[in-house]
Formats: sequence, structure tokens, C-alpha cells
Amino acid sequence: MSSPSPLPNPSSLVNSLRTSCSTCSMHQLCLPMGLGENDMDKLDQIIGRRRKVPRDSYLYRMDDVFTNLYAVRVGHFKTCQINAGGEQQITGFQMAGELLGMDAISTDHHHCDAIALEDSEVCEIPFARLEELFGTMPTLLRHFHRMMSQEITREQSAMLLLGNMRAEQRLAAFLVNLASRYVARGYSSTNFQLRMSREDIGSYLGLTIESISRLLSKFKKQGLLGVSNREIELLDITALKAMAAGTEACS
Amino acid sequence: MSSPSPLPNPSSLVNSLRTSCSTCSMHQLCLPMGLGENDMDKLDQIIGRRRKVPRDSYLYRMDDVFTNLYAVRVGHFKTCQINAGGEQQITGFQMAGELLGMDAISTDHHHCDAIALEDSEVCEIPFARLEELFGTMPTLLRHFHRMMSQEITREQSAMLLLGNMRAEQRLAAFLVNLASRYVARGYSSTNFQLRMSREDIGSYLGLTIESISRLLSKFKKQGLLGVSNREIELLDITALKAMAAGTEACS
DNA sequence: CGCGCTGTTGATGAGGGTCAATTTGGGTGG
DNA sequence: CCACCCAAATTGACCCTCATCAACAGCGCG
Repeated sequence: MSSPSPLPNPSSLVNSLRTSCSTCSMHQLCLPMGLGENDMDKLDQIIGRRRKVPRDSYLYRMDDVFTNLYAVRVGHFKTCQINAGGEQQITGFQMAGELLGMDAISTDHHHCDAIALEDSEVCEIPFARLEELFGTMPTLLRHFHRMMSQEITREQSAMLLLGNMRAEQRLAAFLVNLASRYVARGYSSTNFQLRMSREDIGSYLGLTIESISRLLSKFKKQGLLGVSNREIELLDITALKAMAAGTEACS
Repeated sequence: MSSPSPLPNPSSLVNSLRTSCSTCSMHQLCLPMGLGENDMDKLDQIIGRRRKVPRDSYLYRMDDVFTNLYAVRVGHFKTCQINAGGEQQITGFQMAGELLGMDAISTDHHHCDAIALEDSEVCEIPFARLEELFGTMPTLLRHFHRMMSQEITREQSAMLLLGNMRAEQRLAAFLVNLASRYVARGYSSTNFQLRMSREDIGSYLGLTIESISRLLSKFKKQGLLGVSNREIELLDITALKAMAAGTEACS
């Protein structure tokens, strides 16, 4: 693996090794999915920098001018909107390998705030330069379209959840969804830590913090899961899935 | 305008005049927005056919293989999803100049049903051929991205609506939204016909048909609008906007 | 040790769902 | 042209889910 020839600048190599798409554990989920080595290098070259985002700080704010998409490298984010009445709603949680900022393309301004839920790291992708690549990299373009389309689908599911599921179903669906995303990233599907507060979960699910708390207690009592603070252990995923689907026997 | 030279096939010319993007009244809202004549011709050439879709019939169904996007030329559509519990929710209403099917790109299968609310007409856009154009038509690609991004934004608004607005606000927001879309199409912002049933509206807003009916009656009594069957006249748009924003004085 | 933030649990009530009865209007056939 | 039918919409009565308000517990931190 290590080249025998002398290296002009070892430290920059180390840096590039640490941060290139090809060595990133998320490259099979993220934007470079399916790219060959050449194409991945080209993509690497336009990526501005890897930016650290401390917990609770903003990656971008609503109405900020849009210049970059961001790929989450490490950590978790939430995106939230504020309506005219001053109420805030969380529109999504993003984890490693997911893309942030696609809603800003239409107006060149961000439509929501993006906030780190823990100390995190993103890759800055200058959209104008990404567009230049599209002309010669159809594989990249195709996958970008898939990611945008996926975002649309994801939000349609959220609409379904908010529009006609009851509280119980919503929380079950939320937990099952988290589990599946962790599995895709090679983590346990049953044991994970909630990175967001109960309030965030409630806001995302259109419920109050009290409802979330009560439901978690209820699920615990029913033996569906274990909870301790933000530590979650899913004990009966089948039942949770059935509940989310609205097909479980009534309790 | 009419060429003095003999025409090889007059009837086909008439047909193309009737159906080309350049002569379509929606081309400033639809996919060809901002294209020059040359590019618009190229786009025209890949558009499969103009397909009529009678009222209540399916443009596509969930799980159908995805091959085409559709641009609404005439009429209105609804898209709806069915969850595992068998309940159906409407995820959107589409009118002339809007694009259908973008949620299918990610999996090559449609994620929802698309149904005509009245006798309608669409332009069939083979997606594979559209992708071929993207390489050489950056303006087209850019506008396509804007339309996808707009769809994401639109759905985020719907999430906000479903997640933390009360019934009254939801219906007000819905009516104001319809009005603004009709204005953009050169129609009256105050007088229009609802193309969808009360049930459809309820499904979209996460409310029951009874609630919709009651709210319309209430708004009428308050002098905010006139209703007669599906005929709507908005009498106080300012108040409706304030109500949608949650900033109106409590009644 | 006390303060503040986050989360839990209980009591109460309202918004909107559910069920049921009735009206309206469009379409059809005599 | 009228009678009839059926689907869609309206209206009323009742009830359930979940929001609201409130008290309190747990935990980290200065």
C-alpha cells in the first residue's frame, strides 16, 4: 500500500488520506457512491474542506445564501423551520453519509436551520463546482438525483406519519427508522443512543415532550424496549414495526 | 410567422404547434423554463407524447416501474400513498406546469398513485432521455434541480402544516396556497373551483371530511369566503393569510 | 450545596375524531 | 320535465386522544 518513492509532503498526504472520499467509511452511502477511482478523485478535488461543527452550533441558518451542500462525515444534525407564528418544527435528523442543504437549491437561500446535535464534522461541497462535474460524470449526476429523490420520499413518509398516525405509531415508526439507518451504517439495530432531546423528537413527530416521555415509559412497561436517559435498547422490533404499520393487535 | 414554403405534412405541423413546449402556455413555469429556442426544440424532441388522462383514472400506480416523468399540461392530479395499515393519504395536488414522478427516481419505482382529478393531459418525459440531455444542457439541468428542490421545500411546508398547525390554520394555509398557484398561472386568486373532494382535502390536511365541512361553514359565517359546492370565493385573503401564519387575533 | 435544565408523572380539558341523521345536487331513466 | 337514486356534503351529539398545566425527580455543574 505505501509507496516506496519519496513523498513531497508527508503531512499533506496524511491529511488527504484522512479526509478523501475513497478512505471515508461513508462513501458507499454518500455522494460518491458507485464512482470509480478517477471520478472519486475529481470529486475529492472540489470538496472545499472538512469542517468541524461543535454541538449546538449552526451549520447554516435560514435565509443564509446557499453556496454549499454538506455531507455529514461524523455526528448528527437536525434541521428545523420556524413558521410565521414563531413556532419551530424539526423537519429531519441527519446522520453520517447524508446530505444537507438540498432544499436551498430552488431559491439560493437556505429554508431551514441546520444544527449539530453533537460535535460533528461535514464535508463542504461547493454546489457550483459540483454542477461543473455533472457534465462529465453521469454516474455522479445519477446518484445525486437519487439522493434528492430519496429526500422527497423520506419527507412523504414523514407526511404520512404526521397526517394519519396516532402518537404510539409515530414513535414506533421513528425508532424503527433510526434502527434501520444505524444498521445501514454497520451499527447495532437494537442498541443505540438518541442524540436528540425528547423535545426534538416531539417536535419532529408533532407531539409534545410529555407524550414522548409517557410513550417511552409505556413501551418500556410493555417490554418493547429498554430506556435509560438517551440510551435505547429495542427488545421487540417486530412488535414495534407492526405498531408503526398499524397492524398490531390492539393493546 | 407562417412560412411561405410548402409544408411536407401540414397535419403534423398543426399537431406539433399544438403540443410543442414553445407554444405551451406553461413553458415559463414548467421544465423548459429559461431555455433558448434551440434547447427547447431538443427537449421537445424527446418528449414522448401528450397523453390524455380521464378523470379518476391513474396516471401511474405505486410500484409501477419508473420510466417517465410527467408534466401536467391541462387539468389537476392528486398523488396518494397507502401505508401498511391500509390507510391512504394524499401527499399533494398538482396543476398545470408541475412535474409528477420525481419521487420515483431513487428506486426506479413509483412510491405513490397519481390520479387525475378531472379530464387532464400530461407530457410524457422519458427520464433516461432527459438524462442524456443534461450533459449538454446545463440550463435545463439547473432548472430540473430547482424543481426537485422546490418539491422538497413544498413537502417541508406540508410537514410544518401537519405537525403543528391547528385545523383552522391548515385549511386557511391550503386555500391561500391554492390561490397563489392560480395567480402564478394567470387565474383569479379569489375565485376558483376546488377540483378535489372534501375528502381529498381532509386527507391531505390530516383532518376528517367533517372537519373540512365545518371549517368551510365557519369561514363562510365569518365572512372570510364564499362557498357553494366546489366554487370558492376568497373574500378576505389578508385574514386568511394571518390565520395560516398563526398571527391573527383569536376569534 | 443550590441552581438550572431535562425528563417523568399526574390531573384536567379542549380540539377534533367518530358515529349517525339529514340535506343537497348531479345524473339517469321513465 | 319530473321522479328517483346515490354519492357528496352538512350538521349535530358524543367521546377519545393528546395538549396543557403543574409538581416533582434526576443529573450535571459552577
